[in-house]
Amino acid sequence: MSEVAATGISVLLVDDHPIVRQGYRRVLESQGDLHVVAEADNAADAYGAFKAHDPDVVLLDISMPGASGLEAIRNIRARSPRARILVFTMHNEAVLVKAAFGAGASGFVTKSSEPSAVVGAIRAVARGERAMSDDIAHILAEDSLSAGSALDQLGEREIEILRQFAGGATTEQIAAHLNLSVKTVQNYHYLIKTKTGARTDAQLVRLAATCGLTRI
Amino acid sequence: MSEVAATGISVLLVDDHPIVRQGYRRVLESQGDLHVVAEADNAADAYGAFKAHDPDVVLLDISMPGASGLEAIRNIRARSPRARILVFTMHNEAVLVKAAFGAGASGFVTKSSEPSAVVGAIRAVARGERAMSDDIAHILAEDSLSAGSALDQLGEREIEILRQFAGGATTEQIAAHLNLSVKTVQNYHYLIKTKTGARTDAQLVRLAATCGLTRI
DNA sequence: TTGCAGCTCGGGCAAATTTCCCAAGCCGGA
DNA sequence: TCCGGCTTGGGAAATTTGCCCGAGCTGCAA
Repeated sequence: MSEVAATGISVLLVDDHPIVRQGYRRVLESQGDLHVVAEADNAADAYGAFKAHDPDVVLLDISMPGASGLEAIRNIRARSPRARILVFTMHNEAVLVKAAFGAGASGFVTKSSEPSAVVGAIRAVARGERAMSDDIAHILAEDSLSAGSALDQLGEREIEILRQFAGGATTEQIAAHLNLSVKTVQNYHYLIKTKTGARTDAQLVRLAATCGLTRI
Repeated sequence: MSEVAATGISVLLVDDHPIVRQGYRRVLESQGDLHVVAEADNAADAYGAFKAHDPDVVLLDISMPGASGLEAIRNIRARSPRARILVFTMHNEAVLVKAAFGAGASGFVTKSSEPSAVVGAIRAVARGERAMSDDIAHILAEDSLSAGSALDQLGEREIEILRQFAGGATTEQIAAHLNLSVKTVQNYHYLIKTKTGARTDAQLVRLAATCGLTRI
Protein backbone atom coordinates (compact mmCIF):
# COMPACT_ATOMS: atom_id res chain seq x y z
CA MET A 1 0.00 0.00 0.00
CA SER A 2 1.44 3.34 1.02
CA GLU A 3 5.01 2.11 0.94
CA VAL A 4 5.96 5.39 -0.70
CA ALA A 5 5.39 7.01 2.66
CA ALA A 6 8.99 6.31 3.51
CA THR A 7 10.19 8.22 0.49
CA GLY A 8 7.48 10.84 0.24
CA ILE A 9 3.76 11.53 0.21
CA SER A 10 1.54 10.17 -2.55
CA VAL A 11 -1.32 12.41 -3.61
CA LEU A 12 -4.52 11.82 -5.57
CA LEU A 13 -5.72 15.00 -7.30
CA VAL A 14 -9.46 15.44 -7.79
CA ASP A 15 -10.54 18.54 -9.69
CA ASP A 16 -12.67 18.91 -12.77
CA HIS A 17 -10.38 21.36 -14.55
CA PRO A 18 -7.53 19.66 -16.46
CA ILE A 19 -5.21 22.62 -16.53
CA VAL A 20 -5.82 23.30 -12.87
CA ARG A 21 -4.88 19.70 -12.10
CA GLN A 22 -1.77 19.99 -14.21
CA GLY A 23 -0.84 23.20 -12.44
CA TYR A 24 -1.26 21.65 -9.02
CA ARG A 25 0.70 18.62 -10.11
CA ARG A 26 3.66 20.77 -11.08
CA VAL A 27 3.49 22.84 -7.93
CA LEU A 28 3.29 19.78 -5.71
CA GLU A 29 5.96 17.77 -7.49
CA SER A 30 8.40 20.67 -7.34
CA GLN A 31 8.36 20.13 -3.57
CA GLY A 32 10.35 16.95 -3.79
CA ASP A 33 8.49 14.94 -1.18
CA LEU A 34 5.07 15.09 -2.86
CA HIS A 35 4.14 12.76 -5.69
CA VAL A 36 0.89 12.93 -7.63
CA VAL A 37 0.09 9.29 -8.29
CA ALA A 38 -3.29 9.78 -9.96
CA GLU A 39 -5.90 12.33 -11.00
CA ALA A 40 -9.67 12.28 -11.28
CA ASP A 41 -12.03 14.87 -12.70
CA ASN A 42 -15.23 13.83 -10.98
CA ALA A 43 -16.52 12.36 -7.75
CA ALA A 44 -17.46 9.06 -9.35
CA ASP A 45 -13.94 8.36 -10.61
CA ALA A 46 -12.36 9.54 -7.40
CA TYR A 47 -13.02 6.36 -5.46
CA GLY A 48 -11.81 4.14 -8.29
CA ALA A 49 -8.59 6.07 -8.44
CA PHE A 50 -8.29 5.94 -4.69
CA LYS A 51 -8.70 2.16 -4.62
CA ALA A 52 -6.23 1.68 -7.45
CA HIS A 53 -3.47 3.83 -6.00
CA ASP A 54 -4.12 4.05 -2.23
CA PRO A 55 -2.65 7.54 -1.95
CA ASP A 56 -1.54 9.03 1.34
CA VAL A 57 -3.64 12.14 0.72
CA VAL A 58 -6.58 12.99 -1.52
CA LEU A 59 -6.60 16.64 -2.59
CA LEU A 60 -10.23 17.22 -3.45
CA ASP A 61 -12.04 20.19 -4.93
CA ILE A 62 -15.64 19.79 -3.78
CA SER A 63 -17.04 22.37 -6.18
CA MET A 64 -17.51 19.92 -8.99
CA PRO A 65 -20.47 19.44 -11.30
CA GLY A 66 -22.50 16.25 -11.02
CA ALA A 67 -22.25 14.31 -7.82
CA SER A 68 -21.48 16.23 -4.68
CA GLY A 69 -17.92 16.35 -3.49
CA LEU A 70 -19.25 15.67 -0.02
CA GLU A 71 -20.61 12.41 -1.33
CA ALA A 72 -17.17 11.58 -2.66
CA ILE A 73 -15.70 12.16 0.79
CA ARG A 74 -18.29 9.93 2.41
CA ASN A 75 -17.80 7.35 -0.31
CA ILE A 76 -14.07 7.08 0.14
CA ARG A 77 -14.18 7.21 3.93
CA ALA A 78 -16.91 4.59 4.17
CA ARG A 79 -14.76 2.10 2.31
CA SER A 80 -11.36 3.23 3.55
CA PRO A 81 -11.60 4.86 6.96
CA ARG A 82 -7.88 5.43 6.94
CA ALA A 83 -8.12 7.77 3.95
CA ARG A 84 -6.83 11.30 4.44
CA ILE A 85 -8.88 13.77 2.46
CA LEU A 86 -7.86 17.41 2.14
CA VAL A 87 -10.63 19.56 0.74
CA PHE A 88 -9.31 22.30 -1.49
CA THR A 89 -11.81 24.79 -2.83
CA MET A 90 -12.53 28.44 -3.37
CA HIS A 91 -15.61 28.28 -1.16
CA ASN A 92 -15.26 29.45 2.41
CA GLU A 93 -18.69 29.11 3.94
CA ALA A 94 -18.81 27.75 7.46
CA VAL A 95 -21.64 25.36 6.66
CA LEU A 96 -19.61 23.82 3.85
CA VAL A 97 -16.54 23.47 6.03
CA LYS A 98 -18.50 21.78 8.77
CA ALA A 99 -20.24 19.54 6.27
CA ALA A 100 -16.86 18.54 4.84
CA PHE A 101 -15.38 17.69 8.23
CA GLY A 102 -18.62 15.97 9.16
CA ALA A 103 -18.34 13.85 6.03
CA GLY A 104 -14.87 12.78 7.10
CA ALA A 105 -12.43 15.27 5.62
CA SER A 106 -9.08 15.63 7.39
CA GLY A 107 -8.45 19.18 6.27
CA PHE A 108 -9.91 22.17 4.47
CA VAL A 109 -7.86 24.82 2.65
CA THR A 110 -9.09 27.56 0.34
CA LYS A 111 -7.56 28.39 -2.99
CA SER A 112 -6.81 31.83 -1.63
CA SER A 113 -4.14 30.24 0.53
CA GLU A 114 -0.47 30.59 -0.28
CA PRO A 115 0.97 27.54 -2.02
CA SER A 116 3.21 26.97 0.99
CA ALA A 117 0.14 26.73 3.21
CA VAL A 118 -1.45 24.19 0.90
CA VAL A 119 1.70 22.10 0.84
CA GLY A 120 1.95 22.36 4.59
CA ALA A 121 -1.62 21.17 4.94
CA ILE A 122 -0.91 18.16 2.72
CA ARG A 123 2.04 17.18 4.91
CA ALA A 124 -0.06 17.71 8.05
CA VAL A 125 -2.93 15.47 6.98
CA ALA A 126 -0.41 12.88 5.76
CA ARG A 127 0.90 12.81 9.33
CA GLY A 128 -2.66 12.20 10.49
CA GLU A 129 -3.22 15.70 11.77
CA ARG A 130 -6.19 17.89 11.06
CA ALA A 131 -5.40 20.91 8.93
CA MET A 132 -7.13 24.05 7.79
CA SER A 133 -6.06 27.35 6.32
CA ASP A 134 -6.05 30.49 8.39
CA ASP A 135 -9.12 31.98 6.76
CA ILE A 136 -11.09 28.80 7.40
CA ALA A 137 -10.00 28.78 11.04
CA HIS A 138 -11.25 32.34 11.41
CA ILE A 139 -14.56 31.55 9.78
CA LEU A 140 -15.09 28.49 11.95
CA ALA A 141 -14.08 30.36 15.07
CA GLU A 142 -16.52 33.17 14.41
CA ASP A 143 -19.20 30.69 13.49
CA SER A 144 -18.72 28.65 16.63
CA LEU A 145 -19.39 31.73 18.73
CA SER A 146 -22.85 32.23 17.31
CA ALA A 147 -24.26 29.23 15.52
CA GLY A 148 -24.83 25.58 16.30
CA SER A 149 -24.02 22.69 13.98
CA ALA A 150 -24.84 21.50 10.49
CA LEU A 151 -27.71 19.84 8.68
CA ASP A 152 -28.07 16.62 10.66
CA GLN A 153 -29.10 18.66 13.69
CA LEU A 154 -32.39 19.39 11.99
CA GLY A 155 -35.63 17.72 12.96
CA GLU A 156 -37.87 15.96 10.50
CA ARG A 157 -40.17 18.91 10.08
CA GLU A 158 -37.26 21.24 9.57
CA ILE A 159 -35.79 18.98 6.92
CA GLU A 160 -39.10 18.83 5.10
CA ILE A 161 -39.50 22.59 5.16
CA LEU A 162 -35.92 23.13 4.06
CA ARG A 163 -36.43 20.72 1.17
CA GLN A 164 -39.52 22.52 -0.05
CA PHE A 165 -37.96 25.91 0.46
CA ALA A 166 -34.81 24.98 -1.41
CA GLY A 167 -36.99 23.53 -4.13
CA GLY A 168 -38.34 26.99 -4.76
CA ALA A 169 -41.62 26.97 -2.82
CA THR A 170 -42.85 30.18 -1.24
CA THR A 171 -43.64 30.43 2.45
CA GLU A 172 -47.36 30.42 1.67
CA GLN A 173 -47.08 27.33 -0.49
CA ILE A 174 -45.17 25.46 2.19
CA ALA A 175 -47.69 26.49 4.83
CA ALA A 176 -50.61 25.38 2.66
CA HIS A 177 -48.95 22.12 1.73
CA LEU A 178 -48.12 21.20 5.31
CA ASN A 179 -51.24 22.73 6.86
CA LEU A 180 -49.26 25.13 8.97
CA SER A 181 -49.61 28.82 9.61
CA VAL A 182 -47.34 31.12 7.65
CA LYS A 183 -45.89 32.23 10.94
CA THR A 184 -44.82 28.72 11.81
CA VAL A 185 -43.10 28.24 8.48
CA GLN A 186 -41.34 31.56 8.98
CA ASN A 187 -40.22 30.44 12.43
CA TYR A 188 -38.89 27.17 11.01
CA HIS A 189 -37.12 29.10 8.32
CA TYR A 190 -35.39 31.20 10.93
CA LEU A 191 -34.65 28.17 13.08
CA ILE A 192 -33.09 26.28 10.17
CA LYS A 193 -30.87 29.22 9.38
CA THR A 194 -29.61 29.55 12.93
CA LYS A 195 -29.11 25.81 13.30
CA THR A 196 -27.14 25.45 10.06
CA GLY A 197 -25.29 28.73 10.41
CA ALA A 198 -26.47 29.92 7.02
CA ARG A 199 -26.55 33.70 6.80
CA THR A 200 -28.63 33.99 3.63
CA ASP A 201 -31.33 32.03 1.86
CA ALA A 202 -28.88 31.36 -0.93
CA GLN A 203 -26.48 29.65 1.46
CA LEU A 204 -29.40 27.56 2.67
CA VAL A 205 -30.20 26.44 -0.85
CA ARG A 206 -26.55 25.63 -1.49
CA LEU A 207 -26.38 23.65 1.71
CA ALA A 208 -29.52 21.72 0.83
CA ALA A 209 -28.11 21.01 -2.61
CA THR A 210 -24.68 19.91 -1.43
CA CYS A 211 -26.27 17.61 1.12
CA GLY A 212 -28.43 16.02 -1.54
CA LEU A 213 -31.64 17.38 -0.03
CA THR A 214 -32.62 18.94 -3.32
CA ARG A 215 -31.50 18.60 -6.93
CA ILE A 216 -30.78 21.56 -9.11
CA MET B 1 7.11 47.17 -26.51
CA SER B 2 6.50 43.53 -27.29
CA GLU B 3 10.00 42.91 -28.65
CA VAL B 4 9.90 39.51 -26.99
CA ALA B 5 7.47 38.47 -29.69
CA ALA B 6 10.41 37.38 -31.81
CA THR B 7 11.61 35.03 -29.09
CA GLY B 8 8.30 34.07 -27.52
CA ILE B 9 5.01 35.25 -26.13
CA SER B 10 4.86 37.27 -22.91
CA VAL B 11 1.88 36.61 -20.68
CA LEU B 12 0.29 38.50 -17.78
CA LEU B 13 -1.55 36.18 -15.39
CA VAL B 14 -4.57 37.54 -13.57
CA ASP B 15 -6.24 35.21 -11.07
CA ASP B 16 -7.03 35.68 -7.42
CA HIS B 17 -5.77 32.28 -6.24
CA PRO B 18 -2.00 32.22 -5.63
CA ILE B 19 -1.56 28.51 -6.09
CA VAL B 20 -3.63 28.55 -9.25
CA ARG B 21 -1.40 31.28 -10.64
CA GLN B 22 1.70 29.37 -9.72
CA GLY B 23 0.30 26.26 -11.41
CA TYR B 24 -0.51 28.11 -14.62
CA ARG B 25 2.91 29.69 -14.61
CA ARG B 26 4.57 26.33 -14.50
CA VAL B 27 2.34 24.87 -17.17
CA LEU B 28 2.85 27.81 -19.51
CA GLU B 29 6.59 28.13 -19.01
CA SER B 30 7.10 24.44 -19.70
CA GLN B 31 6.00 25.23 -23.24
CA GLY B 32 9.19 27.02 -24.12
CA ASP B 33 7.69 29.89 -26.10
CA LEU B 34 5.49 31.26 -23.33
CA HIS B 35 6.85 33.53 -20.61
CA VAL B 36 4.89 34.78 -17.64
CA VAL B 37 6.18 38.29 -17.13
CA ALA B 38 3.83 39.34 -14.35
CA GLU B 39 0.91 38.28 -12.16
CA ALA B 40 -2.00 40.13 -10.58
CA ASP B 41 -4.60 38.90 -8.14
CA ASN B 42 -7.31 41.47 -8.74
CA ALA B 43 -8.78 43.61 -11.45
CA ALA B 44 -7.40 46.82 -10.00
CA ASP B 45 -3.80 45.66 -10.14
CA ALA B 46 -4.25 44.10 -13.56
CA TYR B 47 -3.98 47.35 -15.47
CA GLY B 48 -0.93 48.51 -13.53
CA ALA B 49 0.81 45.26 -14.31
CA PHE B 50 -0.25 45.53 -17.92
CA LYS B 51 1.19 49.02 -18.25
CA ALA B 52 4.42 48.03 -16.55
CA HIS B 53 5.09 44.95 -18.65
CA ASP B 54 3.10 45.37 -21.87
CA PRO B 55 2.54 41.64 -22.28
CA ASP B 56 1.51 40.07 -25.56
CA VAL B 57 -1.40 38.30 -23.91
CA VAL B 58 -3.37 38.81 -20.71
CA LEU B 59 -4.71 35.54 -19.30
CA LEU B 60 -7.60 36.70 -17.15
CA ASP B 61 -9.91 34.84 -14.81
CA ILE B 62 -13.06 36.96 -14.64
CA SER B 63 -14.53 35.21 -11.61
CA MET B 64 -12.70 37.35 -9.12
CA PRO B 65 -13.95 39.13 -6.05
CA GLY B 66 -14.03 42.89 -6.07
CA ALA B 67 -14.36 44.73 -9.34
CA SER B 68 -15.79 42.77 -12.18
CA GLY B 69 -13.39 41.07 -14.56
CA LEU B 70 -15.39 42.58 -17.37
CA GLU B 71 -14.45 45.96 -16.03
CA ALA B 72 -10.81 44.96 -16.08
CA ILE B 73 -11.14 44.02 -19.74
CA ARG B 74 -12.70 47.34 -20.60
CA ASN B 75 -10.14 49.15 -18.49
CA ILE B 76 -7.19 47.64 -20.27
CA ARG B 77 -8.68 47.87 -23.73
CA ALA B 78 -9.72 51.49 -23.25
CA ARG B 79 -6.14 52.48 -22.55
CA SER B 80 -4.39 49.97 -24.80
CA PRO B 81 -6.61 48.97 -27.69
CA ARG B 82 -3.88 46.66 -28.98
CA ALA B 83 -4.09 44.51 -25.83
CA ARG B 84 -4.95 40.86 -26.36
CA ILE B 85 -7.02 39.50 -23.52
CA LEU B 86 -7.80 35.82 -23.19
CA VAL B 87 -10.54 35.16 -20.68
CA PHE B 88 -9.96 31.97 -18.76
CA THR B 89 -12.63 30.87 -16.35
CA MET B 90 -14.68 27.96 -15.15
CA HIS B 91 -17.89 29.71 -16.14
CA ASN B 92 -19.42 28.75 -19.44
CA GLU B 93 -22.62 30.71 -19.62
CA ALA B 94 -23.37 32.21 -23.01
CA VAL B 95 -24.29 35.60 -21.57
CA LEU B 96 -20.91 35.81 -19.89
CA VAL B 97 -19.07 34.85 -23.06
CA LYS B 98 -20.92 37.43 -25.06
CA ALA B 99 -20.32 40.06 -22.39
CA ALA B 100 -16.60 39.27 -22.40
CA PHE B 101 -16.26 39.58 -26.16
CA GLY B 102 -18.41 42.67 -26.04
CA ALA B 103 -16.03 44.17 -23.49
CA GLY B 104 -13.10 43.57 -25.84
CA ALA B 105 -11.75 40.13 -25.04
CA SER B 106 -9.87 38.37 -27.83
CA GLY B 107 -10.62 34.88 -26.61
CA PHE B 108 -12.53 32.81 -24.11
CA VAL B 109 -11.45 29.39 -22.85
CA THR B 110 -12.87 27.42 -19.97
CA LYS B 111 -10.86 25.70 -17.32
CA SER B 112 -12.39 22.44 -18.48
CA SER B 113 -10.26 22.75 -21.61
CA GLU B 114 -7.20 20.61 -22.12
CA PRO B 115 -3.98 22.47 -21.34
CA SER B 116 -2.99 22.11 -24.98
CA ALA B 117 -6.15 23.96 -25.99
CA VAL B 118 -5.40 26.76 -23.55
CA VAL B 119 -1.86 27.07 -24.84
CA GLY B 120 -3.15 27.00 -28.41
CA ALA B 121 -5.59 29.79 -27.59
CA ILE B 122 -2.80 31.90 -26.11
CA ARG B 123 -0.77 31.53 -29.30
CA ALA B 124 -3.83 32.31 -31.40
CA VAL B 125 -4.69 35.55 -29.63
CA ALA B 126 -1.03 36.52 -29.67
CA ARG B 127 -1.24 36.24 -33.49
CA GLY B 128 -4.23 38.57 -33.37
CA GLU B 129 -6.80 35.86 -33.96
CA ARG B 130 -9.97 35.30 -32.03
CA ALA B 131 -9.97 32.11 -29.99
CA MET B 132 -12.41 30.11 -27.99
CA SER B 133 -12.50 26.60 -26.62
CA ASP B 134 -14.71 23.95 -28.19
CA ASP B 135 -17.24 23.94 -25.38
CA ILE B 136 -17.62 27.70 -25.63
CA ALA B 137 -18.16 27.47 -29.37
CA HIS B 138 -20.87 24.89 -28.81
CA ILE B 139 -22.54 26.97 -26.17
CA LEU B 140 -22.52 30.06 -28.35
CA ALA B 141 -23.81 28.07 -31.29
CA GLU B 142 -26.66 26.58 -29.32
CA ASP B 143 -27.43 29.90 -27.76
CA SER B 144 -27.73 31.58 -31.13
CA LEU B 145 -30.32 28.97 -32.12
CA SER B 146 -32.38 29.04 -28.94
CA ALA B 147 -34.83 31.65 -27.80
CA GLY B 148 -32.34 32.64 -25.15
CA SER B 149 -32.20 31.86 -21.46
CA ALA B 150 -33.83 33.76 -18.68
CA LEU B 151 -30.51 35.40 -17.96
CA ASP B 152 -30.27 37.02 -21.38
CA GLN B 153 -32.54 39.81 -20.26
CA LEU B 154 -30.14 40.73 -17.47
CA GLY B 155 -27.54 43.44 -17.76
CA GLU B 156 -23.93 42.84 -16.91
CA ARG B 157 -24.23 44.41 -13.47
CA GLU B 158 -27.28 42.31 -12.74
CA ILE B 159 -25.45 39.16 -13.78
CA GLU B 160 -22.56 40.00 -11.48
CA ILE B 161 -24.83 40.66 -8.53
CA LEU B 162 -26.85 37.53 -9.20
CA ARG B 163 -23.67 35.49 -9.29
CA GLN B 164 -22.46 36.80 -5.97
CA PHE B 165 -25.88 36.49 -4.40
CA ALA B 166 -26.35 32.92 -5.59
CA GLY B 167 -22.87 32.19 -4.33
CA GLY B 168 -24.05 32.96 -0.82
CA ALA B 169 -22.92 36.55 -0.36
CA THR B 170 -25.00 38.87 1.78
CA THR B 171 -26.32 42.16 0.47
CA GLU B 172 -23.72 44.02 2.52
CA GLN B 173 -20.89 41.90 1.17
CA ILE B 174 -21.99 42.45 -2.41
CA ALA B 175 -22.29 46.18 -1.83
CA ALA B 176 -18.82 46.29 -0.32
CA HIS B 177 -17.28 44.20 -3.10
CA LEU B 178 -18.78 46.28 -5.87
CA ASN B 179 -18.60 49.62 -4.10
CA LEU B 180 -22.31 50.16 -4.24
CA SER B 181 -24.80 51.26 -1.64
CA VAL B 182 -26.82 48.54 0.05
CA LYS B 183 -29.89 50.19 -1.38
CA THR B 184 -28.65 49.74 -4.93
CA VAL B 185 -27.91 46.09 -4.38
CA GLN B 186 -31.38 45.63 -2.91
CA ASN B 187 -32.86 47.33 -5.96
CA TYR B 188 -30.89 45.05 -8.29
CA HIS B 189 -32.02 42.09 -6.27
CA TYR B 190 -35.62 43.06 -6.77
CA LEU B 191 -35.07 43.90 -10.44
CA ILE B 192 -33.43 40.55 -11.11
CA LYS B 193 -36.33 38.76 -9.48
CA THR B 194 -38.93 40.58 -11.55
CA LYS B 195 -36.96 40.19 -14.78
CA THR B 196 -36.42 36.48 -14.34
CA GLY B 197 -39.83 35.84 -12.82
CA ALA B 198 -38.36 34.25 -9.72
CA ARG B 199 -40.70 34.53 -6.75
CA THR B 200 -38.21 33.53 -4.05
CA ASP B 201 -34.50 33.78 -3.46
CA ALA B 202 -34.29 30.01 -3.68
CA GLN B 203 -35.70 30.08 -7.20
CA LEU B 204 -33.11 32.68 -8.07
CA VAL B 205 -30.31 30.48 -6.82
CA ARG B 206 -31.66 27.53 -8.75
CA LEU B 207 -31.92 29.63 -11.88
CA ALA B 208 -28.36 30.85 -11.50
CA ALA B 209 -27.23 27.27 -10.96
CA THR B 210 -29.08 25.79 -13.90
CA CYS B 211 -27.77 28.54 -16.16
CA GLY B 212 -24.23 27.80 -15.07
CA LEU B 213 -23.80 31.17 -13.39
CA THR B 214 -22.91 29.50 -10.13
CA ARG B 215 -21.95 26.02 -9.22
CA ILE B 216 -23.25 24.17 -6.19
C1' DT C 1 -45.46 8.39 38.82
C1' DT C 2 -43.09 12.51 38.06
C1' DG C 3 -40.13 15.14 35.56
C1' DC C 4 -37.16 16.50 32.02
C1' DA C 5 -36.03 17.13 27.24
C1' DG C 6 -37.02 17.86 22.62
C1' DC C 7 -40.02 18.48 18.80
C1' DT C 8 -44.02 20.96 16.96
C1' DC C 9 -46.84 24.81 16.54
C1' DG C 10 -47.83 29.67 16.75
C1' DG C 11 -48.16 34.78 18.97
C1' DG C 12 -45.80 39.30 19.57
C1' DC C 13 -43.02 43.11 18.31
C1' DA C 14 -39.08 45.85 16.94
C1' DA C 15 -35.87 45.91 13.24
C1' DA C 16 -34.78 44.96 8.74
C1' DT C 17 -35.90 43.93 4.10
C1' DT C 18 -38.80 43.79 0.12
C1' DT C 19 -41.61 45.95 -3.08
C1' DC C 20 -42.63 49.36 -5.97
C1' DC C 21 -42.18 54.11 -7.91
C1' DC C 22 -39.35 57.77 -9.09
C1' DA C 23 -35.22 60.59 -10.83
C1' DA C 24 -30.80 61.72 -12.58
C1' DG C 25 -26.54 60.80 -15.11
C1' DC C 26 -24.46 58.45 -18.78
C1' DC C 27 -23.92 56.31 -23.16
C1' DG C 28 -25.07 54.48 -27.73
C1' DG C 29 -28.02 54.37 -31.57
C1' DA C 30 -31.63 56.38 -34.81
C1' DT D 1 -30.90 65.59 -30.91
C1' DC D 2 -33.93 62.64 -28.79
C1' DC D 3 -35.03 58.19 -27.20
C1' DG D 4 -34.13 54.11 -24.75
C1' DG D 5 -31.55 51.37 -21.72
C1' DC D 6 -28.20 50.77 -17.99
C1' DT D 7 -26.62 52.22 -13.54
C1' DT D 8 -27.07 54.30 -9.31
C1' DG D 9 -29.80 55.52 -5.34
C1' DG D 10 -33.94 57.90 -2.52
C1' DG D 11 -38.64 57.23 -0.45
C1' DA D 12 -42.49 54.85 1.75
C1' DA D 13 -45.61 51.30 2.59
C1' DA D 14 -45.99 46.41 3.04
C1' DT D 15 -43.92 42.41 4.40
C1' DT D 16 -40.55 39.47 6.46
C1' DT D 17 -36.95 38.55 9.74
C1' DG D 18 -34.85 38.01 14.19
C1' DC D 19 -35.58 36.66 18.50
C1' DC D 20 -38.41 36.10 22.49
C1' DC D 21 -42.09 33.62 24.44
C1' DG D 22 -45.66 29.76 25.89
C1' DA D 23 -48.25 25.49 25.22
C1' DG D 24 -49.26 20.84 23.72
C1' DC D 25 -47.38 16.71 22.57
C1' DT D 26 -44.16 12.55 22.86
C1' DG D 27 -40.64 9.56 24.70
C1' DC D 28 -37.61 8.33 28.13
C1' DA D 29 -35.56 7.84 32.45
C1' DA D 30 -35.40 8.12 37.42
